Amino acid sequence: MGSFVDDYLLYLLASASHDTSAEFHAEIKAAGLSVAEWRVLATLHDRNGLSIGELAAFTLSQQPTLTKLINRMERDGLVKRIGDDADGRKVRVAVTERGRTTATRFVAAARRHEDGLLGDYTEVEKAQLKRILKRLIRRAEPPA
Amino acid sequence: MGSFVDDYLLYLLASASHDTSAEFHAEIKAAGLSVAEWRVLATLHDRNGLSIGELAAFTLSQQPTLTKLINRMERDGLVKRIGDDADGRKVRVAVTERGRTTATRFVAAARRHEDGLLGDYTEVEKAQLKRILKRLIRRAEPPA
DNA sequence: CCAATTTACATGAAAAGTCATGTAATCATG
DNA sequence: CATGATTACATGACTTTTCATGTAAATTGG
Repeated sequence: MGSFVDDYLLYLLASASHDTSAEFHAEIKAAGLSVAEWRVLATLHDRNGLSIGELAAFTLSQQPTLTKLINRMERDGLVKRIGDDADGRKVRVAVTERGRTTATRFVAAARRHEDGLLGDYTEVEKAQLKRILKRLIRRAEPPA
Repeated sequence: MGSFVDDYLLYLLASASHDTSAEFHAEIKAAGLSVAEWRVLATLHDRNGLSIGELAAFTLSQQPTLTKLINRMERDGLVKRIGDDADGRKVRVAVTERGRTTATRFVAAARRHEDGLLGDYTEVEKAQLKRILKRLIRRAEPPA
């Protein structure tokens, strides 16, 4: 019983991501936001005005998925499209006033959730955890 | 720029999972299997005969999603449904011969991929990585 | 035991995601 | 500086997922 999957790195990562996110994702959905929308808002919170393609990469989704998500978010007044002056093909996405408010609110909630989740961890352990994840990401990320 | 998301645990976990899985998932899809199907086969490799509900939990998906996935996999001859003698509501899922062959083949491929991914890691580091992930999972998992 | 509740899975309509491809703008080269 | 290639996003047909709910089999309590 249970020899492969239980110690398979990709499964441990997927499980860890899934399980640790569950609570917070429920909180987001209860507020009428989808996880994908939250990811866009969180990304734009740090980097407002990213292009569709850049946003797709940051939110771990594909370009057509993101185009359609942005359509919905634009319709709902969370973001707006802005043409790029330098490159006519690019479409930059910026939060609206409402989008910024929502983003700020949930970034704060996310920080609180993370604090709760890592309540048992020492500062050293938290740093170690994140360092280890960043190493994995660097190792696996497409060669930019 | 980049203050929140870049150090946000849930994003690091999602990114790590996404990025480390990308290569192997491409391999799976190239062989005509979906990621969801692979997860089912990998789980049944360890625990053949799980119920629909148990499989949904292991594969991090929802019950209706899994019911429909199993429909397709049954149609494609990878798994079969078996009624539970003790509990008439339960449906157990078992691999077919073809399913087992496929599972075995990709479990081997997954092990190779993991070895490649962690090629730079010492045994101690690998153990540490997995220990840390399991701790997170234990911490976050629904209280069983 | 039997009604009320709960549990396990299925199902149908709607939403979201995916794949292939289209269009338009930019880039590279001769 | 024109043309062929490439890049960025949009779009449409199709597949998969989701949410709410249905059905049937256990379980629970009176």
